[in-house]
Formats: sequence, C-alpha cells, structure tokens
Amino acid sequence: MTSPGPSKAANPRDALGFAPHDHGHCVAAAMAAAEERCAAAGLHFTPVRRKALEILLQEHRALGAYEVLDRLREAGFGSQPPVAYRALDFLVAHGFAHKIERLNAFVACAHPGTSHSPAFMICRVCDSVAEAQATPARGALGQAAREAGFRIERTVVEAEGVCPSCAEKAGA
Amino acid sequence: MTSPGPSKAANPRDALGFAPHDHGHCVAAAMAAAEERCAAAGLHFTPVRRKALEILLQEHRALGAYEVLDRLREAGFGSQPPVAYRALDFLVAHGFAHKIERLNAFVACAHPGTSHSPAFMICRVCDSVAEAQATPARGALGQAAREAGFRIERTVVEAEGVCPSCAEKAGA
DNA sequence: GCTTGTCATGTTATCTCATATCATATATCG
DNA sequence: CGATATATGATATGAGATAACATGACAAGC
Repeated sequence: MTSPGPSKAANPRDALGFAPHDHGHCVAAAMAAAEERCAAAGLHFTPVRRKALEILLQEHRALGAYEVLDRLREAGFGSQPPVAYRALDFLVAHGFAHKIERLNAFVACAHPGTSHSPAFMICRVCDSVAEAQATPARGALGQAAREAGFRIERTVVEAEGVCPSCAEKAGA
Repeated sequence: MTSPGPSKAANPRDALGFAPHDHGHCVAAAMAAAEERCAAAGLHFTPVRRKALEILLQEHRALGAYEVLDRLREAGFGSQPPVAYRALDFLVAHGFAHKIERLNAFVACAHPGTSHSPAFMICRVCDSVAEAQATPARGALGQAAREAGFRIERTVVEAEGVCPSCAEKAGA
C-alpha cells in the first residue's frame, strides 16, 4: 500500500485539471490567497486550519479525513478525529475546500474566493480530482426544480470516469 | 425519534416529485414492473431482493442500508450488514434503485426500465427525495470534460434544498 | 441419480467515516 | 482585568461499508 507500482496517484501532475503545473508555486500562492481572504473577512486562520489546507493543496486529490488527521498528527497537532473534521469543516464552510461526496473525501478548492457551484471529475483509476464549474440551475435539473417548486440551495455534481493520463496508460 | 411533530417524513405524500399519489398502487405497479423486467432479463429476483425493493418503494425517501437491514430482519431475513448491502447492490446495479451519495442512503428508482442519468432533489427538512433527469454531458461540465479529455462514465447530480411542502409549512 | 459448478445467502470480524460530549485553553472585547 | 466567545484536545460511541469464509439451492452434464 506504500510504494511503486500502478497504485494511487502520488504525483501532483495527475490532478488539478489533469495537467502538469508548478506545484510548489501553486501551493504557496493558494496559501497566500487564503491568508489574505481570512484577514479580510475576519476569519481565524489558525495553525491547524492552515496546516489542513496545506495538506490538501499539496496533494491535489481527495483525501479522507483520517488521512488528513494522520498528517496533522505528524505535524504535532491533536490525533483524534474531531481535530481533522473541525479543520475541514472550516475550510469547506468558507470555500477553501470541497467535500467529494462520492469518495467521502476532501479536496482543496481550485477557484477559491470566487463564489461558485463546483463540479468535479473524479478518475476512478488514480483518484485524481479536477474541479470545473457547474451550471446546475440551467439545464434539466433546474427546470425540474422550478416546475416542482423546489428551492435549490446547494448542488453536488460529480462525474466519475477516466482521466486523460490514465486513459493513455491503459491504451498503451 | 419516532412519532409526531415536525420530524422526518413518514408520509409518502411528501416524496416522489413532492406530489401526492396513490401509494399502494404505485408500489404494486413498480413491483410488478420489476418482476417482469427481471424475468425478461434473466435476473434472479430473489426474496431478499424483492423485499428490499419493496421496502424502498414503500418509503419514497432515502433509507440508510441499516434501516433497510432492520426491516429485512423483521421480515425474517439475515441480520448482518452484507445482507442489506448485497440486495441494495443488486437493485442499484440493475437500475431499480439509486444511491444518494450526499446521504449515504438508497432510494427506489422513479423511472425504472428507461436508461437515464438521474438527478435528485433532496429536501434538507423532511429528507424526501425526488428524481429528475439530468443532462450532464451537456452544459459546463460536459464541455470541461471534453476539453480536459476526461471520459465520463457516470455522474452524481444531487440538489439539496427545500421541497415545496416544507417551504409552505415554514412560510405559514 | 450423482457430481460439479455457479450463484445466492448467512455469519463473523473488521475497517472506515463521522459526531456528540466534556474539559481546557486562547483570544477578544467591554 | 474579567467576562464571553471561540478554538482545541481527548474520550467515547455511532453509523456506513466490506473482506473473508461457510452453507445452501439449483441447474448442467455425465
């Protein structure tokens, strides 16, 4: 369950839009942006919360709460589940992260700051997750909701499939 | 956690399109249709599976696997989790039921037989669930997937909000 | 009619995900 | 400073899910 082989993604190249990018920079930039946004909004961006976001950003894939917890513990924070869930709840509540319902796991937001209805593409092979924009109010669902008199407050849109990188490997 | 008050839906009127309907008839019709479809497809519609579907149909809301298990036990079937999960897996695999990821729960399919990408409207007040059609391949997500080279195999579309019946009660 | 294989069911054990609760500490504001 | 709110730590437990193995039902082929 640890090292090589065609196992789950350890490589950030596989995630976030499924495209390579300068990972160190993207983590640092996202952290700085979060720092600013919290200061501006009067939110307490405490050490655990900061570390939890950093953990999610470093992966660019969905992490289970207990995976996050493990790393928080390694970093010297509490080792009990509520520690992780509270930090993750904060991040989700303020738009720094999202929960992937299909995986019962969490991922850093790719477009923080901008209000959005996220949609996700989840690779069932390597577990990488890419975030896109959804337009749930348009389309068939929105129409059905209007007709039924249902007031939509939040939407979960998650597509499961195969990312280009894994499709290529499989085809090869 | 059991009887009256403004608690969770016990009334089938609240669910399935959020509209009242002849419930006894709709259960019987759905069971008969499932019976036929299984016969036609050579599927083994065994007693546990039949009972599990009946349980879901009788509620018209999302039931957790353990709720289903409780009722299966009451009906004389095995009492261990795999009993429920296996029956539910069968129903989901063959389109007689869907899993609501947001709730970690299961609901009978409202349009069985027809191949479809379901979308759900989940009332956060009474937990009722209505099924609509989604068109995930169209819209922003489909476009993002095409651009990224992501092959969508399955989509989860779930809207959380307030159903007309609960909105009315709250407004009153 | 017996053997063999397949599929379904039942049971045990265990694993992962998640939250209620209480105690303690740290910050913020009057 | 002292009061109040907010955040953290720790304990315990609840809820969701699956691996692994044993048993039973039934049809196909000899």
